[in-house]
Amino acid sequence: MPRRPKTAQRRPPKQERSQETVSVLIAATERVLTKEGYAAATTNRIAEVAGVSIGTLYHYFPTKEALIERLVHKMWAEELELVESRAALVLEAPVAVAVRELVHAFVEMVQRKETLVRRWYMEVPHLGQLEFGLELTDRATRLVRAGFEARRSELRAPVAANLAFAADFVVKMTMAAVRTAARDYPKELASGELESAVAEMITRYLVG
Amino acid sequence: MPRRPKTAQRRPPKQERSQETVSVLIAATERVLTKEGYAAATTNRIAEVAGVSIGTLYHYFPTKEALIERLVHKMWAEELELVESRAALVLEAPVAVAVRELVHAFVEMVQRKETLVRRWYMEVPHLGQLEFGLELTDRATRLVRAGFEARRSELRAPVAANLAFAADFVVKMTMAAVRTAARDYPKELASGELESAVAEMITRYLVG
Amino acid sequence: MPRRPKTAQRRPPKQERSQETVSVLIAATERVLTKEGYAAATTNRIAEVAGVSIGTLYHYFPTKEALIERLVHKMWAEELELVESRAALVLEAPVAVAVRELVHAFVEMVQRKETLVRRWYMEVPHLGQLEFGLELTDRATRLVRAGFEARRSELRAPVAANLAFAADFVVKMTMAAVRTAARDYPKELASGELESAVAEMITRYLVG
Amino acid sequence: MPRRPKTAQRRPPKQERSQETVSVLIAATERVLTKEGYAAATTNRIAEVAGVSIGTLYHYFPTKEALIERLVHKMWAEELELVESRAALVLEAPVAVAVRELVHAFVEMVQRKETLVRRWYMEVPHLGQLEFGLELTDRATRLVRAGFEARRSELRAPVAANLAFAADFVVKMTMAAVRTAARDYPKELASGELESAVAEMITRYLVG
DNA sequence: GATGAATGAGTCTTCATTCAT
DNA sequence: GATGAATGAAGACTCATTCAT
Repeated sequence: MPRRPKTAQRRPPKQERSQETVSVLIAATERVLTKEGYAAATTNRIAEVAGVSIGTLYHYFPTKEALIERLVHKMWAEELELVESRAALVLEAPVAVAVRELVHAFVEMVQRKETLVRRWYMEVPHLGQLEFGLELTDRATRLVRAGFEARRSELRAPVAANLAFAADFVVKMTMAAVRTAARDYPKELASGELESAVAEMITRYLVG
Repeated sequence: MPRRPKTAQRRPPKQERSQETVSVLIAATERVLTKEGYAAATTNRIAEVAGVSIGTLYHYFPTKEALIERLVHKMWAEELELVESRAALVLEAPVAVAVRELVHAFVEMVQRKETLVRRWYMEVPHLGQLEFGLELTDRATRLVRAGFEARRSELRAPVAANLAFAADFVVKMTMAAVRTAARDYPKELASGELESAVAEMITRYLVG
Repeated sequence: MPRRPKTAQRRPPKQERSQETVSVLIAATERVLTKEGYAAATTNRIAEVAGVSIGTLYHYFPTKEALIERLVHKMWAEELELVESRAALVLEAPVAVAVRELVHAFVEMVQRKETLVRRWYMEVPHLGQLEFGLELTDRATRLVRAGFEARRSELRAPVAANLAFAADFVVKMTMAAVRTAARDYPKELASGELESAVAEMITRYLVG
Repeated sequence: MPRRPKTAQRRPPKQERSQETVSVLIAATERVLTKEGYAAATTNRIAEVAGVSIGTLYHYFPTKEALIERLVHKMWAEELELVESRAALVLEAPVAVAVRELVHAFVEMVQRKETLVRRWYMEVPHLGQLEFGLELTDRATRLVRAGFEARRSELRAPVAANLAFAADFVVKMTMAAVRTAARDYPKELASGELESAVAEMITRYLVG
């Protein structure tokens, strides 16, 4: 029973059918995780939901871990895309507006994936999360920092004195706040109460 | 895997030896979780580390879930105790000081349990967390709110207008911030950088 | 899925029930191997034949490999015991008689285990065989050599010149001959034809 | 795993390309078996090493078993060829010389295929070996017997009395000896020590 | 009260084989 | 003739839980 590297995909899905199968499998994983929870997310169940055989699943993913990791990556990538899609605004608008926008972006995402995200933060061993997660934070941070530089004059002196840290901190706190809210207080998140408060908190931290 | 009722303890440990066995088991659970990770935390391993038989473990806990829930509760209780031990200060000091103190209290706790907490947020399905967690937040919130009432004049108008929400929000954000930091950026947490920034952020949100 | 050392037994079977279970499992393994062949010797089938659950099997053997290895060892040990039970004769009788006796001993054993031995040499990956096998060969060799020393005068000059090699060679050839016969020509083995021929061949090699 | 007829080839490879593909597949099988061991010798791996698709493999061999059987046959055929290439010598030389020659031939072969042969006798279920093996033994036996007849006068009386058995026995013992040596004592085999001893043993058994 | 041997449903994973393209 | 994606039966092994002693 020779073990294979845990992460690499078993074969590069060049052909269309392969590509589609991979997508179907990842979608099935997300679906099972969302609707049935982590405990139910066995490889056999995932294959069943995907409508392929268990052998096919292992044709594309060497390990259950690899499959879940792929889903995690996909989700991070989506968060990232979301952040970057607001780039223009973040770079050009006043800080208060930009912050509100960013917070809103995260809330939107979290709500779109409501159930999964909640389950996620409650149940899933966070495989390989850190590496890619840091990359996301990093890119978001760079974007925010660029925004800060463009609006340096608006920022409080101590913040302006260390833009790198400020950008990092703001991104981190926003994400933590939104995720916490998603887990513990879905109601307030939906009502917008929390969104406003978070934006206010971040903004007041940044500007005089 | 026939499930039993989730919460009730199998027998109330009135006698001292029983009490001790329960403690030993919870300590063993914490130890295994900390040193070996969630995957290694099987009931058999926990019993082994506790130095009792697996039968004894099931004598006191109807379910693995119940055992872990008890540990979670113990940890929450410790957090709670910590918060309440600062009650006097929170009630009497100026807001800025009280906030700094609270943030510091959480950081201290998180660092004391560093490894476990980190593993926790990375690996453990958060069993039974919500119920008791809310109780903790609740008590902390009540305390904070009492402090706010005593210092209402220091607070910004919109905050003073809804003390209940403000107290809730502040506690939540502080916890989220500190936990996030514990997971993703242990370095900055240790250096105090983050602690200051969080306190500053919360304070500026509250006071003019 | 943390792997355990492949060889060590999972727990030392101190108590009688345990001991018995271990024996039953090894007997079942031998039985399945003999009657159904290697391909049928799955851990589940072995447990079934042993009349215990698969969990129990793994309670005592960390691995399928370990279980089979134990059987191999037991068989080697039996061969060894057989050889040593003839020690007196080998040490005191004339070479021709001693050789005949030894050959007969091996034939007897092979025939007692007929089916298993045949399957064995046809189907079973020879796990961990070498080490212990060498030990057996070694002990048998020492015995034979002692016999040679006692009867040095009977031996041909070139043989007497290198008793160590001669003893080794004789044991090896005898075993190879008998096993080959068990595999390829069970009839001749049963009739004694082969036994005589092998004894004759070995004897003529040794004595003038 | 629906079984097909064990032996028949799916299509007689008349055309050259087909022939070549068959050869490539058998060579790949040998190569994988030699370099990676039996456990790694999956049909997919063999096809990969052969540079053809798994579908093509099954185009030429109905079964994995059939593929391996073919390799076994090829090897037996090579052993046979080797023996027959010495035919002249065996038929004309004195018994002692012929025996030495034969033993040498086997040793040579075993050494040429060193790794594979060792793996073989340690790992491979001996598929379909008997039938063809007997054919080889048979042909070798006939050759040896012819030699014996030509040199009957040299042989010991009891041997001369049953040439059929003697020829059979000699071939069998030689093969067993050489193979055993290949598995357990490669060093002595290489040094020629064993070769001499085996030849001596066989010769002394045959001649006065 | 305590023990630990026993249970067995269920997990991940492999690999010979098929068949639509 | 060739391809390789897909199949799925079957295997090794885990672990929460029970119960006879």
